[in-house]
This record gives sequence, structure tokens and C-alpha cells, in this order.
Amino acid sequence: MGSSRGVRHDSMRARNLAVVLGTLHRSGPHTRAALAELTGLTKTTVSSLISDLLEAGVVSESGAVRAGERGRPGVAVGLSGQRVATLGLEINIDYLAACVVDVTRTVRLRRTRPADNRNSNPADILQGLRDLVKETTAEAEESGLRIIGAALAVPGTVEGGVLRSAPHLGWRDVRVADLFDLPFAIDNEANLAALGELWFGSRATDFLYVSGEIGVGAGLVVDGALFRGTFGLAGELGHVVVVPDGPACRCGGRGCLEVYAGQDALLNGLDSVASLVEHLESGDPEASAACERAGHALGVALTSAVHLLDPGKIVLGGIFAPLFPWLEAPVGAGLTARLGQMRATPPALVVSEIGADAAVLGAAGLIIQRVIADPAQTLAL
Amino acid sequence: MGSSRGVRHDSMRARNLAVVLGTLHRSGPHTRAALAELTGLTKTTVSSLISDLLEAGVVSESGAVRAGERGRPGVAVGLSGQRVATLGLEINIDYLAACVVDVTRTVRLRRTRPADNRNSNPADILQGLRDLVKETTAEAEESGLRIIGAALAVPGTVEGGVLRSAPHLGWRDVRVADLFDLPFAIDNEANLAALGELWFGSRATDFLYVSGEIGVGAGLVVDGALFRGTFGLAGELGHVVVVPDGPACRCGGRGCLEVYAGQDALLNGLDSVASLVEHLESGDPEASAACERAGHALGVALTSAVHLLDPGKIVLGGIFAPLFPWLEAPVGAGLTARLGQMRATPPALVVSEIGADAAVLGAAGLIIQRVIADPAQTLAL
DNA sequence: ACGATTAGTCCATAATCTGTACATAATCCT
DNA sequence: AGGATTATGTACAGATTATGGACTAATCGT
Repeated sequence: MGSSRGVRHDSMRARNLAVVLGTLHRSGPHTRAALAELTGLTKTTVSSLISDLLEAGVVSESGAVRAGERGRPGVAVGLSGQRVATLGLEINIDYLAACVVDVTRTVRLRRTRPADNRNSNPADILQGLRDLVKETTAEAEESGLRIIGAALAVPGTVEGGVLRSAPHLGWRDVRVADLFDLPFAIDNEANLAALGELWFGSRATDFLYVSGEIGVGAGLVVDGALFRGTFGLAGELGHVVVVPDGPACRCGGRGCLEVYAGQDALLNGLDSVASLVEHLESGDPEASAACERAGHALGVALTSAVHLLDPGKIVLGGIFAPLFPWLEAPVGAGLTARLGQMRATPPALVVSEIGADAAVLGAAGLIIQRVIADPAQTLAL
Repeated sequence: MGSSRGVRHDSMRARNLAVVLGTLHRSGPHTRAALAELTGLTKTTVSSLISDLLEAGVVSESGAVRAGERGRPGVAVGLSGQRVATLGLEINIDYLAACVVDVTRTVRLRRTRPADNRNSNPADILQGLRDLVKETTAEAEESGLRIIGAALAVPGTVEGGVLRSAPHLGWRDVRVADLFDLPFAIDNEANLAALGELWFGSRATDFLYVSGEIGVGAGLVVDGALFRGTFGLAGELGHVVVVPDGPACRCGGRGCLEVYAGQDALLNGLDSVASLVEHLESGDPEASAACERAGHALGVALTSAVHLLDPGKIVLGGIFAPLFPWLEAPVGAGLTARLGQMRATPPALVVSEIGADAAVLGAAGLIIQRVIADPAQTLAL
């Protein structure tokens, strides 16, 4: 619940810096006068706040604008991506990835390094990751950017900054944050992919992002914020019960969604998603049947998810994105039929536009978000 | 997301009033010096804030206390229930209820009026409710309490202050708030019952409250706050899919939890929960079987709920409370078996301690909460 | 060229918190 | 019993930050 610390003068200013920066972030460049209008602060105060933000390099002046027809033109002030940026990182089953994103949420740099991380030794992989960080940071700095923090996406559960369990990597209880001398965050891949979709995808503020990978995960975004649950484990769509007495799942349960719609079930012996798409395009009945089964199971699990989570819409991502043309009908039909009386219309079912990069981008965006939400602290103003 | 309005001097003080009042609310009476320590504010500031809160009548001094062994003893200041109170209201299928709760969350008054509200005319019932409000308000004022707001619990969905649909009452799109000349809120019965459990029950801050009534609902509380979803419709546990091709449910879906664990399914022809309990106590096999079925279905639905919502624990309330001895085993077994590998231990399964009053109490508590969270606004300081 | 209009800055004022000093009230020690 | 010690709560000057009106700046229309 709400903090119990009192508010002092400096937190008032910190808050107002965040209000001004947040307004520029939400609704683009504005003159000081317009910002005063929008925030309810006086022109004097806005001027003073902007001057601090200019100095920190997160905003810049971008030429004169005439608001109305008459009068002195104002100077538009907007976010500037020239100086401050953050690093997004991802450890996945078969690659390491990094990206650099500036304050305007523009992607400035992207690196992927193939690797075989299945049942790997954490120390080796983390050394590789540190090298990747060094490289990308150096390259970003060459173009004048200052990296002020990093976040890491991992395919597993995270609690209190520690990677608790990543079954596909074969890792348990790995502490990662200490390895970097930057402000650092670590989170689950599906959570960060949901945030990636929020900031770099459709830009809706309310949706459930469904991440199809080897496992199936989901991240719920409500009013622009990620819902994490009590222990940060919310959104485990993959183990929602679809058939109470169905086949055993590796989690110990039976008939979980993952059994029907996980990557292994979908590929059904094929070696890659690309090859599955080929088979589907050429009308292979076995591939179609697998998709149909997965779509049906997804429809059932998503019905439960809609009743419990009440998402604004549903975004299919990960391997579900390329399969969307074959999933849309069965999933949509299941949702519509089952939600029938409960809502005027079921949540819209759409495909993610950012595909495999969602998680790294979300990671970088997470730190950008912190800058926007509290520039005074993150930029030491 | 964060407000876009700037912070001025008066909001700094408003926030600090809330910080001090909130600290007293969370951790009981304290001296001014202790409050200064806890909040990080200076003794001077705390003294000044307390003097405003004393004047508003929400706190009072309660005698000398010695903190350490030496030194001048301080004067303890704590919440005072003598002057400010709120009204909780409930429209249910077969009764109207009201209660008055003071700032210390002590119940000061309680009224229940039996009624047959099935398929009723909203205007009639609302007139009855207004009479009830007048009566209880008058009685509360006689004992020196000022009623500063009211909230109403209804068995249906609420959106933007309007009762959208209450199938068991037969109401649709009824606007209620305008009928009262008090600050007023209206919310779903399961949501408010969850808040009742939060403030008047076990006092845990993280749990899923499961409300068994004619329908089955749930309210998720995370870190002391209710999770409502995008449209305020989250927590519809009753229509989570238990058996994808099970019997049709009145919602249009098939095999929903409500089909197996709603009041009608449990009673199985009996006329009341009390009579069901009698049959269970005397070992009636048919009654046991119904309970077993319901418990099994609840175990399946709650497994999905745990994966999606990640609750701290699970509290069974409403008609599930008296049936807890017969439900605990099948529900608990289902959860443990299905959650197996995913968590060290499944969330604890406990029974609600406040029974049928949960919703009215939660309603009154909701307005108390607003006073604690923003005394400056709600008490016009 | 001049008035109207709007943008941005200057400066005195106001609101609020901080920090030090001090009066107060209890216990401890001799 | 009396002074030393310790802690509470208040007073007052000082610091920080926002406000509001006056002023300067820049552009348009006539």
C-alpha cells in the first residue's frame, strides 16, 4: 500500500519534474505555455522545471511553433533521444540478445548472439552476457548516448531480483543483478514481452499478451501497468486447466493448456515453426489438426482468463504470431461461444506486431519507464 | 497511469496528513515523536499535522506513554471513532442491509430488513433503501457521529457507478448514486465482500476471496488493494471453465464452475444451506456427493485462478463458509495435486470469519479507506 | 508603424517543511 | 533531596519551491 514516508520540498519538485516529462511523453512536444495549461502549474514553474530537464539531456527545444493565429510563437520542447538511453537484455533457449533504446523509445542498436543455452552452466552464459553488455555499451557511447540502466528478460520465474527457476535452461536460484555495475532489473520473459507490446507494439493500454514459446505464458497490462500478482507469478496461462483429466503435464498437473498449445504439441515432430507454417500453407491435414487442437484449447483457457483477469483485448505473440491466420478462427469461435451472455462483445483478438523482439524491447522500455516516472532520481537531478 | 496534474503546496500537506493518518491506521497509536521517526518528517511538522487531524475529529490524544526508560513521556495519539463514520449498504436477493462503521473500523450499528427482491421493481426497492439510510443516519447522529459517505453492495456487475446487470434481481442499467445526497459509491457484492474480509476478517493483505452465493464470485486483494481488471469485471470465478464440454450454464458457456458449485447445485433440491449442513452432519450420502463434486470443481477452477492471479491465500466465504469442513479436503487435494511442481506450497486454503456480513462491512470500509487515504479532501481540511 | 495577442522571464510573496533552541517532564545517580 | 540525563513537544528563524502580477519579446493584422 501507499508509502509511509512524508513528502518534503524536494519530492514535490521531483513529482513535478515527472509530471512535465510524463506529459511530454504521453502527448508529444509542447511549448512551455501549453505545458503550464496541461499540468495546472504556472508558466514560471514549468520554465524552471524544463530548464532542469534540458540540462539533464532528456528534452530539447525544437524550434518555434505558432499555437493560435496571433501572438509571439512559442518554442516547442519535446523528449530528446540524443543523450540518455537504456539497455535491454534477453537470455533465451537458443540466443542472447541486447538492444539499446533511447528516451523517445527509439531503438538505437540491436545485437543477437546465437547460443545453445539448454541445460547450460549459468556462469558461462552470464560471462557471455557481460561481454555483450560491454560491447553494446561501448558502441552506444560512441554515438553520444549514456546508458543509465539495464533490464534482463529470462524464460523463468523471478522473485525479488533472483531468477528462481528456469526449467528450459536448467537454472535454479541464480542471482544475476550483482554482476553489472548499472541500475539493473530482471524479470520474466512473458511479463517483459507484454510491456514490449505496450510500448513498441499496438500501444493499447489494456490487453493480455499471450506469449507462445516452448511454454505458454501471458502478461496482463491494465491501464498501462503490468499486473504481477502477490509473488510476481501471475499470468501463468500455460498451466490453466483445459481438460481436468487430460494428459499429464511436466508441471505435475493434468490437461494444462501447454499440453495442447505448447511449441512441442504444435510442431508435432516438425523441426521449426517456419516448417510448420509451410505445411499449413500447403494444406497438410496433420498440421491443421494440431493447430485446430491448440486453438480450441487456447479458446477454453482464454475464456477462463477473461473471466478472471478482465483484459481489454487479447494479443497473440511469440510463435502464435506467425500461426495467427490458423489460430484466429478456432480461438475466436471458442471465446465468442463461451462468453456469450456475460459481455456485450468478447475482447478483440489480435496479433502482435513486434514478434520475437518483444521481450528485449520491453526490458529496455522498463528502465525508460523509470526515467519518465522519476527523472529526479534516475538522472540525479 | 500517473496523474498529469502538478503538485502544489497544498497537495504536499494533503499527502502528509494522509501519511500520518495512514501510519496511525496501520500500526496503532503513537506519540508525535514516534510518528516523526516513522514518517521521516520532523517533530514540528508532525505536531502541526496532528493538530489539524485532532480538530477534524479523526484522531484523539489518549494519555501519557513512556517509550524508553528515561525521559519525558509522550502523549499517544490514535485514531478516534467518536465523530466520523460511514454507511455500508447492501441489496441482496432476500434482504436489505445497512451498517455504520467508524474511523477505527468498529461497527457501530447494523440493520437488516428482510425483503423479496427477486425480479423486483428497482424504484420500490430503492425507496426502501432510502428509508433505511434515513433511519440509520438519524440513529448514528444521535450518538454524535457524522456520516460522511456511503457505499452500496449489489449482486451484479457495476461499471462507472451504474448497476449494469443484476440477473437475480432482474435489473439492468439502474443509476443509483443520484438518489442520495452523500458521497456515494456502488460496487459488486463479491468485490466488497473481499474488502470486508480485508478490513474486518483475517486482516491478511493478499488473498483471493471466494464468494459462494447463488452465483460464485471472487475478489482478489493484492497488497491491500482490490484488483478490478480493465472494465471492473475481474474475478468472475463462477464462469471459469471446469469441463470444456460439460452441461450448459445460464451464461451461455458450458461446464462453468457455477454449474457444479453454485448454490442450486449444492442444495440439490434441499431448501436451505442450514438443511444441507444437517444432512451432511448426519452423513447423508447424496449431500456428501454434491459437496464432493463441488469441491472437486472448485479445486480445478482455483488451480486456474492461482496460475493466472497468483493470490497470497484463498479464503472461502458466503455459503462456502458453513460448508468448509466438507469442502476443505477435496478442494485442497485438487490444488495440491495440480499445482505440484509450480510452487513450493500451494496458497493456504482458509475459511472466512465474517460470513454473511462481509459485503456490507466492506462497503462501509471502502469509504473509511478513502478518509484514511485522503483526509484533507474527504474531511475538507 | 502601431495595437493586439501570446510566450517566456523576473521578482516579490506565500505555503510548507526543516533545523536548532528551548521549555517541560520524567528517571537515574549520588 | 538535588542535580544530571534523557526524551517530548513547541517556537522561531531559515530554506525550498510554487504562485501571481508585471515586464519584455516576438509575431500578426490593419
